[in-house]
Amino acid sequence: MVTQKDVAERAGVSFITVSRVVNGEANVKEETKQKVLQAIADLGYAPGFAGRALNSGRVNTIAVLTPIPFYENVRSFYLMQVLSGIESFFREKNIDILIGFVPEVGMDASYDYLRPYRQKKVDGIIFIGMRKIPDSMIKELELRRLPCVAVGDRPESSLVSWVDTDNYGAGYSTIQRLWENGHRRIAFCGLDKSIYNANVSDRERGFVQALKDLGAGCRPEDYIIRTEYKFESIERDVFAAFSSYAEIPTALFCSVDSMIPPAVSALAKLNLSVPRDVSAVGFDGFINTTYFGMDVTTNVQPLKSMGHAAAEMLYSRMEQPGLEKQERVLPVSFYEGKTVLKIS
Amino acid sequence: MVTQKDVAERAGVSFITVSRVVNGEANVKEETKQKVLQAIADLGYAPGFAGRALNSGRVNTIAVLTPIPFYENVRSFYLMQVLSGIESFFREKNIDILIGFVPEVGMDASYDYLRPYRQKKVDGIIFIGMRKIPDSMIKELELRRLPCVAVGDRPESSLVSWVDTDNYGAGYSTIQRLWENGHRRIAFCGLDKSIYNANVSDRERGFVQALKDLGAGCRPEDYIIRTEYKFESIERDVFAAFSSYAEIPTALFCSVDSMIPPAVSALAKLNLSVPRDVSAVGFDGFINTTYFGMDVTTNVQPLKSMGHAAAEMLYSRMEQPGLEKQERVLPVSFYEGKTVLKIS
DNA sequence: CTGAAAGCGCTTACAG
DNA sequence: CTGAAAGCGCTTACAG
Repeated sequence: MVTQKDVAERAGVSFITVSRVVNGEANVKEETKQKVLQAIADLGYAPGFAGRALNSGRVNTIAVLTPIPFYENVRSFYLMQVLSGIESFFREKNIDILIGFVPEVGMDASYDYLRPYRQKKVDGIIFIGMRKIPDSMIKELELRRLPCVAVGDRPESSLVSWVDTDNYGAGYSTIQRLWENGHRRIAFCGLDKSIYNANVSDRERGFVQALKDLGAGCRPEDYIIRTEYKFESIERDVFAAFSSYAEIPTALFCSVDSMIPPAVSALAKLNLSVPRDVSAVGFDGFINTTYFGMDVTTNVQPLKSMGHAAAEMLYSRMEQPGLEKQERVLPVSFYEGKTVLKIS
Repeated sequence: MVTQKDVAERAGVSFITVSRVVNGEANVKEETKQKVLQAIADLGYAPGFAGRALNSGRVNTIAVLTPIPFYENVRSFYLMQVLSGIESFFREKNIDILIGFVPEVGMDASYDYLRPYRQKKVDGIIFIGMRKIPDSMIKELELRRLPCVAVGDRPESSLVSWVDTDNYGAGYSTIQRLWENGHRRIAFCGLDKSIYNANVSDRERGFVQALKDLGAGCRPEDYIIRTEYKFESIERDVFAAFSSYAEIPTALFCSVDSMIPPAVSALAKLNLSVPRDVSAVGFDGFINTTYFGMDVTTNVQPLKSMGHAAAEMLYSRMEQPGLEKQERVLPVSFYEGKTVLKIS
């Protein structure tokens, strides 16, 4: 490895002068500077980061941690979108990104997923899609005083900043829109209670509250379909629900876009077509739904912005260690596709 | 930050003994060891990696570099699948992964994407989906003697190992299978020549050669549809091609799975249904094609295995710097979906 | 404007 | 079995 010492020798100065040139300090004679720069170019010198890190206590690397298995189609989309916002922010700052998998509460943690953070390999952490941060982790983070930010959830720890979207509000306004389009019986495709997903349950709360506020004649709770993240399960549960209703709902609000294809398939088995017989609205907007064979009306999460915001928040805490926890809610936007019909 | 010195003080030994315990060296009295371990636990000490890196010259981090924009749906799937294979290998070795974006030849490189590698922030590099590695980069890599492996392409540099799949072979055998199922007129949906994609062009070569070897009556080249990666373009180009054929092909081989929905849509406009009128085969197998609304017959790339193999190859070169370039071709597997019919 | 010294946290010989 | 010394590549005061 080429070091400052090698450069110094070649340029005929001391290594400390080399350090000055490398760091762009002002107090170096122009002539000396040129000699050093020439030597750097000749030798292809680049400052090793370890020496610098040892002095500054900073490594200019952050970690992006997630419990999302990288091979999982839909969730890794989410991950990558957020990551792209993070990357665009940190690229400018010359800060690198370490990506790592962390188990969630309840997952088997057979390896030491905290090692990189203990070792001071990163200056901060962004969690993506972490539904619950394990206590042991929180304790470690506090001990090391590592700044961290969570994306897509709202951890209670006084140490973890977060960015999230307004899932409740978007759930609520989706129902308002359907209502304005004449829909009165609306079903909601949510998740089993055993699956903890704060986002989906917030969307569900919005659904329930909006229908109550609008004075729907029915109990919204009776129109909640509880299922799990699997094509076959969703298809089966939507089929079962729509088979059981005395009156078929005119609209179906899917809490996650990827529920739409299995739901459509289930409805087709009942000779119900989307949107002719049943309007459909989704949520998330990060799958290219043209692959679904239809232009789906949905709520779009501002994932890239969330990533960018998280990066910004993390960075500010890296720069000012005293800064307290920040919270930020970003609005969801509505995409008008072709799966909702106005009825009378 | 808690250091070995702090631990030493508390345990009443020298910091060098602490180092011994931390590194699991044998020559430490059991009693001393226990005292040190206790002090480590009390203080929550963990060895900082920078000091170690400075000594060993290794940072236990590798970089995964890709020109694939993180927000791009289909290609980031590919990326994540390969990444998951890489991660599973390196996790066991306690090696972390830095993820970074690199411009390809022809892309605008307005920032210094090589910085982390110059700085000796990583011990090796895996390129994913890099169609052409810029010369300037190759030069840097040679200079730093950074081991590297490319996934999904076959760079000529004598320095870059690679793992790839047998695209030509899979293209060839796909045609053989269709032929066995009675198909004689087969179209291929490929890419414009201006889009350099070695994988797709290998698949195309397999298509052409197989038809020639099988003694097809027509010129296979006349049945190649050239398009680009965009729903609307694919739809338009497939429509145009199928409108122009004197006799409609009985099968369509799409060089990439994501071409299937737009192709199906184009055929539908000609009143042709898949698979009733036209059989369809895809390539890649990493999109969950149930979202396409059909169970697509396709060639499945072993992405996770490719990632794992790349990691293995990189690691071996990290351990033995003298090791020369390795090359590895993994087989593609065939998935029997429901989009190919046997005809007579 | 330039250099000698000390130190960041660790490991690797070398003594004892 | 344990410690004092030197050094990894760099930066940060301090002298001159």
